[in-house]
Amino acid sequence: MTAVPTLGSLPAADGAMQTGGSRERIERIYAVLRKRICLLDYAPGERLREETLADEFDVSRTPIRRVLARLEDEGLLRSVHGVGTIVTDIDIDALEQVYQLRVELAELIGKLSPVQPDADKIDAFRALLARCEALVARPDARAFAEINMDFFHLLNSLTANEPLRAISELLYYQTTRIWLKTASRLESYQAVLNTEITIFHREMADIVAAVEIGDLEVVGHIRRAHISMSFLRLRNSAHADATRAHDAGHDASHDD
Amino acid sequence: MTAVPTLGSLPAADGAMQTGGSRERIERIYAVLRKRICLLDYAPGERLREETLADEFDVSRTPIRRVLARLEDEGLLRSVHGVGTIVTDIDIDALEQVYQLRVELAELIGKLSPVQPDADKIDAFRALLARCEALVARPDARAFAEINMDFFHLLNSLTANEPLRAISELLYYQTTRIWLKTASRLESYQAVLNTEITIFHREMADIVAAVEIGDLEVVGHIRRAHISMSFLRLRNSAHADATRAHDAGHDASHDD
DNA sequence: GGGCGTGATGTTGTACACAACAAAAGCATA
DNA sequence: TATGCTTTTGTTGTGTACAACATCACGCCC
Repeated sequence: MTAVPTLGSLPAADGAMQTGGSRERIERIYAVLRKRICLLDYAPGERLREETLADEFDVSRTPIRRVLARLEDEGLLRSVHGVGTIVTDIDIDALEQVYQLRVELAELIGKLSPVQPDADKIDAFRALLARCEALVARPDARAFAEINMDFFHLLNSLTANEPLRAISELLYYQTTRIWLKTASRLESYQAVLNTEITIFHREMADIVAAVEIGDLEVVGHIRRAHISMSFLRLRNSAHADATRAHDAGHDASHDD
Repeated sequence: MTAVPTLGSLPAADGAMQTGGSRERIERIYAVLRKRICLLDYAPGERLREETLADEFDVSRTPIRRVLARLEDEGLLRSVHGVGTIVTDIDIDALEQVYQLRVELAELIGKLSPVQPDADKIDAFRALLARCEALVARPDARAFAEINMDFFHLLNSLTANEPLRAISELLYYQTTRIWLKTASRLESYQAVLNTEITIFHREMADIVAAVEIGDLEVVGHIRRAHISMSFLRLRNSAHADATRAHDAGHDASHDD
């Protein structure tokens, strides 16, 4: 999996335009790679080659390495001398601590410097809700992940506390891959996807309602429950699936 | 201020030993520079030259740039093309949001995966308390800052939640310089230092007592109050000093 | 004397060649 | 065939020359 079909919903700047100074360029490459990792365009364990990336973005290895270093500091990559730059693997149990922290921070977004959403922002919430409704009609894992990501950013913009936003984002990107990865390995993949989208849609509707009223503290509470339960559902599914596979292994032992 | 007299309490590895692989080396340089920034060996606004640092650590600019990039991502530096790498300036008001967040995280340390301190750890707390008592007898701003730093790390080790530790550390290093910087400009520098050390010692004794009992939730509460009030005292001092200087300016206007 | 352009100087950003390192392939031997 | 050594290949880490950029000093013109 080296060729990546779509660059996601990148903010234009395609073709040869590539506007701006070196900092913007690096920021752009960073955002692209981060999104690819979190959407599993780059699978956990996959090896990225600096020179390949350099060719794709039409720069030398140097700025690419600048980006990879940051992604490594943030825990999404790991460079090994003589081997390659590897997308970090993740497992649901190791991420429990991150989820515990995310749960607490979600509540803080409603408490620390909350900003009352204006009309435009409320419209953005409604638009996202509409996208989610379309998703319920035609479930798709990748689209689900993207809506989830956009929703996160929108919610994150409800606090004016910059450090809180930055850290929430950091932790979000550390955890969000786990859903796509775990779900895709599940036996009951389609069923889990459907129920998860349905639940997500309902919770999203609740949150949008709270946003419309302007009670950001309630938003925080709902979201806290949302994140916490989402994690628990996923872990239960994963463990149930694992034991089921293990039991089945007694009859016909050809796992792996 | 380019020559730095002491490297702080670095873990030896001096002379020509410089053990280990490239990752350890980078980590070491990172820790040294971060400490220098936070102890104001590098003052806010000061310009660092990559080549100078490269010479000092006996490497080329490349690994130095790797370290500077991380410090820039963490908000302690800012590299400007054609100008230099500048230590970020800070002001007490801009850091209020970070303090608000630190206050919340301090409480979380007692709640999320708390680890009961063993005998060694309790001894470490007592040793630090002893150092603090010596400090009360002979006040010194830099020694105060160093004890404060060691105390932070010790407290941070009371949770097993790795992400929480990492983020707390990040925010701590973003804020800790402000005390030394602000206090050093105060008219009543010595008096403020003395009272601050006295207060710090008392709070430290309270926390150590709570640690000895093993009630980490109480530790969190005390520390929450500690951080919050420390910030308020500092801000009040700074503002009072500013208005006093401003008023004095009416009589003899020769500030700056 | 003041304003402005122009070159000199200094610094970070980039590109590239090479060193260091790891892993796989080839190969001889028991 | 299995095993251990050597060679080969591939990748990241480092060093260094140069480009891009900002700033300052100098001198020219008004």
